Amino acid sequence: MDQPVHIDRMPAAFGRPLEFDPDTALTAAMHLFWRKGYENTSMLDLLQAMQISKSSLYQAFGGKQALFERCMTRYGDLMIGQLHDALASAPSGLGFIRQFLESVLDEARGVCEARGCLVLNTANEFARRDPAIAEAVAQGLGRFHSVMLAAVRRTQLEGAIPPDRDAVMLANYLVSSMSGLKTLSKAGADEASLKGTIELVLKALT
Amino acid sequence: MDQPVHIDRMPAAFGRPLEFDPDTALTAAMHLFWRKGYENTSMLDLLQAMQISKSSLYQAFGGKQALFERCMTRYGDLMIGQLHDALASAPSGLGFIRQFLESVLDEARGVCEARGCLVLNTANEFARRDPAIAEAVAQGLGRFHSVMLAAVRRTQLEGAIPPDRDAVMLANYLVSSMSGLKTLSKAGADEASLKGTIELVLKALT
DNA sequence: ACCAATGTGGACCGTTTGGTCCACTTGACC
DNA sequence: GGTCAAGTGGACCAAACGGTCCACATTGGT
Repeated sequence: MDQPVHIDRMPAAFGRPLEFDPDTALTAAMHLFWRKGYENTSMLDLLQAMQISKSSLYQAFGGKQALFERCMTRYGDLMIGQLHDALASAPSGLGFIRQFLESVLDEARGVCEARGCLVLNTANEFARRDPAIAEAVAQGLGRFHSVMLAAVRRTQLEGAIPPDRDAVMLANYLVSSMSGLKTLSKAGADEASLKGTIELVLKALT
Repeated sequence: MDQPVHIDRMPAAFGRPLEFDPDTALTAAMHLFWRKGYENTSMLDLLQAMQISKSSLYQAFGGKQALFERCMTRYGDLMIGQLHDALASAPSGLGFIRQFLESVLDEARGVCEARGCLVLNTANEFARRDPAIAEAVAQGLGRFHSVMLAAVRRTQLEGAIPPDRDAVMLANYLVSSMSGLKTLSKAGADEASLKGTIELVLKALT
């Protein structure tokens, strides 16, 4: 009946202090999972990237899958934070949307490696096999959707998208389009194809 | 220097005959990889699905990865054949394109399980890690692209897409859109969202 | 100085992984 | 019927997997 949930403990008042920063370690794990996927990331990979011992990992995070779920949440937090800021400081809603879609071009240009989006990667790897993972995916996707929804609504207020268009559907469409672009980028699509596709995606908004 | 390539041998003139149909076995393996992905499919899974012994698998297909590459080709052959036929018998190019996109709804309706597309799944699982796999993905994607290109050109001749639109880009766009829909379907999107997204995708064509 | 509490390193575990090997079977040909 | 090419089943393998355990280290409290 007792379940060993691995919630974050309060900073220990007694005993030996942690030798690592859980936040840093978690971020390192997140980047690994992001690059290599869940199954293809081994314990050894994790320990090396996080620079901690196996005991510490189990003690602090509970195991591979529990750690992964934490990484999903962390990923969402980071990404949604970034997107929120970008939207707030963007000159226009449409400009933000374009910038969002065009971020995929960095991968094609080789600026960074084509690792896609952790949430979408996970959706593809697990489909709906594991309920806990499926829930994490749904939640992550929902957060992306709400940022896109805000961007669409702002763009409507600014007049670049007709006010009678269904904003929720448009947000769905943007998430779907981004997903497609990420996959094609992983498949090795060249920059020109992606650019052309982005223009077509934007065309459907107005 | 001698590489043990596992090409299909001619039907053996001497010796004990095969106890299984290589074609049937290959198809069974393809469906397994399609559902579960490469890493998540074990040898045992394959042997059970293909109903052959480990020796036979290695003898006939050379190993897991070699078998997988054969499955990718087989998948392309089957799918492109189906799509080609569907395009040929479709009342209109646009009708075919709509039907193609709407095939994703079966997954959301639970008619079949959300296994996506083997080529896109593989692009997501491997990115460009393995050169041989990357090549197989590129080839598969190219074949899909050419079917879509034919559909777009036909639709242009029929007048439902303006003749001045870049057909190659539109085909890219369709592949990308399909990819996004498949991923969202895997993530558990409901039928209405997918339907709405499909309408938006179609809107960008005209 | 000692004790309680917590963290850490590394040995160890059983299972599963993909892959190899070989004795044996099976069938066609002479 | 003997011979030879080819296929098959199952034992076997080393490596890697995720996970557990415990002796020891390191701290604060008394």
